[in-house]
Amino acid sequence: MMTGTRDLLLDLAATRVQTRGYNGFSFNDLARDAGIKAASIHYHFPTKADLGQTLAERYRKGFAATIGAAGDGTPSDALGRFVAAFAATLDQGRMCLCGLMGAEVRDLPDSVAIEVAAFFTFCQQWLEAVFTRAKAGDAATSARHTMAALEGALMMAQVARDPRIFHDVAAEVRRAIG
Amino acid sequence: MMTGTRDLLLDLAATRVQTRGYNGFSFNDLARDAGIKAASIHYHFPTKADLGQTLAERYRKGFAATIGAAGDGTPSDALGRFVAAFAATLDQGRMCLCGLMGAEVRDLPDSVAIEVAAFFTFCQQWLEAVFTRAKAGDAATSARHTMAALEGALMMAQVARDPRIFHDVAAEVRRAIG
DNA sequence: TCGAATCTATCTATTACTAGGTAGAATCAA
DNA sequence: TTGATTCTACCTAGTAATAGATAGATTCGA
Repeated sequence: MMTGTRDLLLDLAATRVQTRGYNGFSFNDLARDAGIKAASIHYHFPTKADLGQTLAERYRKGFAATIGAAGDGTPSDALGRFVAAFAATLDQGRMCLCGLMGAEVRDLPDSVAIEVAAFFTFCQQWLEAVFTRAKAGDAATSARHTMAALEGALMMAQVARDPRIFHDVAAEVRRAIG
Repeated sequence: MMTGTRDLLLDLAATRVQTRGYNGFSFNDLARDAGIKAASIHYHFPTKADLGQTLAERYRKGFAATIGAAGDGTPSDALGRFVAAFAATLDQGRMCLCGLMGAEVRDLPDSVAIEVAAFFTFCQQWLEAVFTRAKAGDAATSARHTMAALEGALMMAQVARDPRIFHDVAAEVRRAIG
């Protein structure tokens, strides 16, 4: 109720991107989902790049809100929240929005690519803070390794249509902090 | 010389897919690369799905040839060869062909998706054999974790335009086997 | 002369995007 | 309070460009 068409479009576009990718959906697809005409989408988002950029920015902020502060709880708790956020995405049958767009990065408008990169920079810093607190090996390396494993596992689970592939890797990732 | 147009198309298409993805290139792009007309590509590959399927199959076989048998050398050697194959891809400024297509999997023709899945099945079995020999924890889990980290790191390095992200993770991955 | 390989020309569908218009709500000056 | 104006959110109808694909003619080497 009163959600507003703009937010509805953002929600529907996020679903599209997280399953088909930026190049895998059109304004026509989105219009059909939303029950309006394709041309009307341009009223809310002048270009597809504007939509993609807004999508990536919103995703980063939503993700940040979901996982909370890197300093909240024990390092193990924090890492658990991070992994859980990825698991929740998988449970919805989706890929990480920025993970999927990240794969397409060379084919993305610059404005979108920049916003995708910002998501990974945010995650790197967040995880680095957690691993620094945990004092377990090199924090920057652990952060990169964790992020890479989660993104890769999400993709592999999608290809094999088997969520257990992700959950198996996720359990291993959590083991990095006792 | 004498490479044959078909192989040339395969080489050029592989480059396209590994940078832009399956949905990120057209027969027109490919025709321009090869110096022939777009319609002529259909002589060699009736449909784009045929091309994509052939590409993924060829990639798996080439990858298998590059890394050799899982039983060759010490487990550490074998893992080193596996990681080196990914590093070589990165050095060419490319993504893993099946990693990129894997991200797009829901938007791929079935025949292509099946071949992409076969690549991951092959890698899983190969790595599992290596970790089984190394007797380091659960082999299946280690194999999944290794593969996920390498694929994710390749993507992240591409997004950040910083190969060190991959090499950092790669070093960590190799550490799994002394 | 046969057939492999490539061409020209065309098709249908779809892409992102634009132009111009409209119903209705909100705003605001007299 | 009224009437003029402007804004919001959508519409129809189109653009040029591109997509993958096809039919049939042409070229050319063995």
